[in-house]
Amino acid sequence: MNASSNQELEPLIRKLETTMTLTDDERDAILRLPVYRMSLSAHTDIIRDGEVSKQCCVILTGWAFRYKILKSGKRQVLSFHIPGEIPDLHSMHLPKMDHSLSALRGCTAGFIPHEALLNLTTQFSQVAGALWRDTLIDASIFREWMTNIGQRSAKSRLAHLFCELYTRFKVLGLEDGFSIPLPLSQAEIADALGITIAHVNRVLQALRIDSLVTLKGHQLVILDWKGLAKIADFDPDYLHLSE
Amino acid sequence: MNASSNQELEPLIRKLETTMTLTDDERDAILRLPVYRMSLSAHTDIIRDGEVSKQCCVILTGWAFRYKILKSGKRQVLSFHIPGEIPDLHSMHLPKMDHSLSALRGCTAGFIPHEALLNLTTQFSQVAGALWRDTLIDASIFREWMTNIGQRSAKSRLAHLFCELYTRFKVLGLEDGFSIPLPLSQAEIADALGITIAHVNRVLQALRIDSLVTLKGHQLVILDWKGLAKIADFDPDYLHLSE
DNA sequence: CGCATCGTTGATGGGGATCAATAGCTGTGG
DNA sequence: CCACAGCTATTGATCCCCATCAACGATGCG
Repeated sequence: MNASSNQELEPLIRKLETTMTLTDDERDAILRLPVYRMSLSAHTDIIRDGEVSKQCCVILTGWAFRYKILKSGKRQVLSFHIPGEIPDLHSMHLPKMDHSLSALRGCTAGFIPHEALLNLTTQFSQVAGALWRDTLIDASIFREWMTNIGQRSAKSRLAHLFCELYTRFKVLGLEDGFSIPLPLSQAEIADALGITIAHVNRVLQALRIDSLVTLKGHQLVILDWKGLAKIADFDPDYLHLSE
Repeated sequence: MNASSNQELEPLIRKLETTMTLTDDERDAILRLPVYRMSLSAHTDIIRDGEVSKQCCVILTGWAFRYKILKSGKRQVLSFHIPGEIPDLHSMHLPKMDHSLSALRGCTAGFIPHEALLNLTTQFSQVAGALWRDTLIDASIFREWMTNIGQRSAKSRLAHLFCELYTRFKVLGLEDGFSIPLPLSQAEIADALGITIAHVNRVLQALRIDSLVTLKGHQLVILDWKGLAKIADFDPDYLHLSE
């Protein structure tokens, strides 16, 4: 909309450039996208299951997460999203939501109309390809989570989640040694892993007792990366970080 | 490659046209895609985890499925694919496989080089959008499976799988009343649902005793659709069949 | 028709659910 | 600045769904 709103999309540019080289035209076109910036307080739904979306949302600060609520009242957390990501990029081509997107604690986000994004992708097929690729990595992470929930023990699942989040932070240069912020309640972790809150608590203690991690004040510290990755059965290939 | 190979892609055309209208140019370009047809015997891997793909695969007859093998030896089945689908469409933009694709029993498939598909999508952004959309529906199904495995009981999970497969057949007009072919072993079902073979067997009997389904000779018959959908907590919205 | 795969059944055990109660933490308003 | 409310973390006791292991019957294929 204005000079300052252009700055908003720097994280997006940086993300795209980790896997492709943008031409000047492409970069300009992205920076000219209309962006509406918004502050969201904790647990605000950005868009709900069943609604029709007309825009996409870039996380600028804080975390967001996606989830489904079943008729039974149970909740499955589908993903966590950190700054620079577009959790609802899929809504460009599937505008009717099949799940909800919500802010974890406080969060700021930029909103870009679908129309502008669709024009961009029609004009620049390289950019279209890069965005498409992003949604494919999203799907790859879903496959890994499905595998995590379906085949691994609770302890292994939790270790795997920690490994993934640390790796994603590290790629963006947002890690601090072997430590990252982890603004998740045990309830949110439980619903992401398909186990109960009580069990998350016990399994977390098991990881602490093994001197693999510490977690206090929403800060995760990995004490033994190799050990953690081993019991997690973690292989970062599914994140498709380089190619 | 020749006149007959053009016919191969009719299922793909039909699939695309369920959600968009193709122009003559677009349709011609698709039918001119080079296709190499191949017969695959049961349990043949089409491409394996870690390999780099140079082509996509359209299922023409029979079923295919995708899976991951963990270091522990456990297997998670990620998806089942029926004629007309392109299980590895994602490999266009993520050529390094993070899982394997294999034939379930006998199967025929058409292979299209990535290069030809990439040219097609660069030239025709409407077609690119439709293919992109297909991969997004794929991801939506992963989300639902994750929810299925993470939150539902074994009985509910199995019922949900039956509901999904029936619905996908019905859309393609391949169902026969309330019956579809189901060429899956109980081992494959077990690995898709994250339960053991023995338990699949028992849960299947429970569904039979409730007069919800029968399954013999690889033919599934749904006796009570409403009842099945109810215990499955099934809502077809995630399949994005119309919009 | 012999052998391998697949389906079925039973006995037993365990990982994690469930239920319940306590303690710590955070924000908020009087 | 404290007191209260409400959420979050922690812990214990008990239970059950499903895993595990083992055996046997059915089926289909070479």
